[in-house]
Amino acid sequence: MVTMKEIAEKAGVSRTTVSFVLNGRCHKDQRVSKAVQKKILDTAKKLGYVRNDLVLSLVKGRTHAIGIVSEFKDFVFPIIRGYAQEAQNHGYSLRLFQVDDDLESALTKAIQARMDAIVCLGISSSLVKNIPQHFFNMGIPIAGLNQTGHPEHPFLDQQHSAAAMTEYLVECGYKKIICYGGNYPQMPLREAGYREVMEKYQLPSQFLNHHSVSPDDIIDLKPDAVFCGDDYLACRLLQAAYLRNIRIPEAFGVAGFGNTNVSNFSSPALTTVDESFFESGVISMRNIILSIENKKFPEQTPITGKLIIRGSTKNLPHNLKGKDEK
Amino acid sequence: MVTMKEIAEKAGVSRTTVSFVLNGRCHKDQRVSKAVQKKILDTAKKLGYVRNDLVLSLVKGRTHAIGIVSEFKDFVFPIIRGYAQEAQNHGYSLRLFQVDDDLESALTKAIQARMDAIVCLGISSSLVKNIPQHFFNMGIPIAGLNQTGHPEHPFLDQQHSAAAMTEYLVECGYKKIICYGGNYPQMPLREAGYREVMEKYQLPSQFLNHHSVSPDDIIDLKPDAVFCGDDYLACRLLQAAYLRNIRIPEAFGVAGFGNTNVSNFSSPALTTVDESFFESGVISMRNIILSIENKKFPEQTPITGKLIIRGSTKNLPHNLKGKDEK
DNA sequence: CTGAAAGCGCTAACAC
DNA sequence: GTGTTAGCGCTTTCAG
Repeated sequence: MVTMKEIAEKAGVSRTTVSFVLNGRCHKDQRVSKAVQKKILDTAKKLGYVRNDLVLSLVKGRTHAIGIVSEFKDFVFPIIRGYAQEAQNHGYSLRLFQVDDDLESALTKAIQARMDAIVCLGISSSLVKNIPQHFFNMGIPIAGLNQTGHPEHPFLDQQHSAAAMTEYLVECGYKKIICYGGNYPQMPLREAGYREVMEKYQLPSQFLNHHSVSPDDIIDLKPDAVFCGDDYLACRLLQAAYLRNIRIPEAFGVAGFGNTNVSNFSSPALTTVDESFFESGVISMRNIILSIENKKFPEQTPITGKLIIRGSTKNLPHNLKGKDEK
Repeated sequence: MVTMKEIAEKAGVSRTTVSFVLNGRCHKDQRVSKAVQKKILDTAKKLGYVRNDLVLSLVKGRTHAIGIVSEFKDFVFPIIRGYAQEAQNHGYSLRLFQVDDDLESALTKAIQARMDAIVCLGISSSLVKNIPQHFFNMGIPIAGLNQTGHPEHPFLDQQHSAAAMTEYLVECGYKKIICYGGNYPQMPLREAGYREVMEKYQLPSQFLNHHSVSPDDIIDLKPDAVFCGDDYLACRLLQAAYLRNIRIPEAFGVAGFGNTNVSNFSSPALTTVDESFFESGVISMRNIILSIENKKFPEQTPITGKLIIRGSTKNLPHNLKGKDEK
C-alpha cells in the first residue's frame, strides 16, 4: 500500500508538501507552486495512493465510525438501514459488534476500536441495568440503551398509536373489540392506548395474552374485531381463521401493529400501524451525530405511527347507516 | 482515555514493561517480576485502561475488520447476520459501507479504512463489471462480487433446489404445474430446474412471467399447482385466491422459493425452499477469514436448499392411491 | 529482569 | 513556497 513518503521521494519533495497538496490545503494564495502540485497529484495517482484513515483517526482522535452493539435479531435491521443511510450522509460508517451472551465484552470491543459513539440496539433493559458505570466514563457516548427513555432515540408514541388504531376500529363500527397481545415491553403502552379509547366510547375492553389464549380461542369468543399487539400474532390469527374457513373481515376485523412485511403479504393484507423503523433510525442517527459534533441537540419529537388501512378491516353497514343519519 | 504511558508513569516502570504485562507476554519464565506485574495490572484497572485497537491495526497492518459494501436492501440482512456471527467467532467485526449510487466511492472508503477484506453484497453484476482494475491491486481481497462465481461465496444450487421442489410437487400428484416467476437473475436457473423435472415425467411445462400475467390470470388457467419464483409472488397469488374465495391447497397447490418470513405467516403457510441465507453467510465469512489468514481454501460446496413443507400443498388422493398400489 | 529507541503513516506548529 | 520536528499510542528488537 503506497504511502505519502513514497510519493514524496518519487516527486522529490517533503512529506509535508505532499500532505498539503493531497489534502487540498493550498487554496490559490497559499504554499506550493502549481507545478509541484501537479507533479505530486500525478505521482499519487500513478502509484495508486489511497489515504490511510487509520492514521487520521489516531492523529485526530476521531474515527468517524459508530459502533452498533446488538444481537442483530431481525427486527433491528430496518433501523440499521436508517442508521446506515444517515451515517453515510454525514461521512460516518457503521461498525457491527455482535453480542452473543456478554454485553460487556461487546461494548469493550467497541471501545477498543475507539468508536465515536456506541449504540446499543434491541438490548433488553435488564442487561443494560447491569452495565458498570465505568463504561459511561470513557468519553464515548453510549446511546439507545433502551427504546424509550434515551434522548438520542426518537420513539414511536406507542400509546397514542394504539389509541389511533382503536379509534379507527370503533369508527369502522366494531363494538366488541378484543386486544390480543404478548409480553414484550411495548405491550402495556399499546394496551393502555386501546383501553383509553374503549373507555372513551364506553365499550367493554378485554385484553388477552397469547401465552394463555390461542388464536382459536379468540375466534370462539366471536369478537367484532381483534386488535393484535403485533403483525405476527395477527397473522397467526388469520391463519387460524383460514383453517376454519372463517372469512376475514366478513366474520370479524383484524388489525396488527408494526407494518412489518408480513402484514403486506398475508391473506387478507393486514390493517396495521406503521412503526417507521427506518425513519426512526435516520432521525436517531442524525441526533447521535449531532451530539458527537456539536453537543447540541434538537428537541425530542416522538414519532406517531401512521395507520395503514388494508383488507383485514372494513366499515360495517350499521356504521355507514349511522353516518347517513347525521 | 488512559494510555500505557500514564500507567507506566503511575507505576514507575517503562512503557515496554507495561506493554509486556498487559499483553500477557510474561509466561512464568520470562521477564517482569510478579510484584511489578501485579502493580501494573492494578493501576491499569484502577485507571480504567482500554487498549487502543486503532494503534494495533496501524502497527500490525491488520484491522480485524471486514468491510461490507452494499445498498443494504432487505434481502441482504439474513446474510449479514451470518457474517456477523462468524466474524465474531473469529475475532473480526463488520463495517458497513453504504453504496447509494457510486460503488467506487464506497469501495474507496472501505480501502481507506484499511479493511482486511471487502465483500460486495447484492451489487448488480453490471456495476461490478465496471470496477477499475486497480481496486483489485491494492492488496485487499475483494470478494462476493456476484452471487455465484466467486469462490468465497457458497451458493445455493438454484437449479437443483428448484428441481427438488418440482419433484415434490409431482410426487404430491400434481400434473398441470405452472412455473410463475419474474426477471431476477436467479429465475432462469430455477426455471431450468423446473423444466428438467417436468420433462423427466413427460409433463407439459409452462413458464409465465408476473410482469405480463397477473395472479388472477394464473388462477383462471386452473392449474393443479403453481411453483412461484419467490415467496412474495406466491403470497400475491394466495391473496388473489383469497379474494375470490378460492381455497388453497384444495383448489390448487402453491409453492414459493426462499423461505422468507412472509412464507411462514401467509394463509395458508407456504411450502417453499429454504435459501439458507444465514448459513450461507456463515460459511462465506468463514471462507473469507480463512483466505485472509492462511490463503488456504476449503473446496467449494454449494448449499442445497431444504424443502419446507407447509399447508399450501398437499398429497392428492389419486397419488396416495398410487402409492398403495405398489 | 528491564528500558531505550526505532518505527507504523500521517498532521500541524514552526522555522527557513 | 518548502522542509523540520514533534507527536498520536503502541510493538518490538536489541542492549544493558
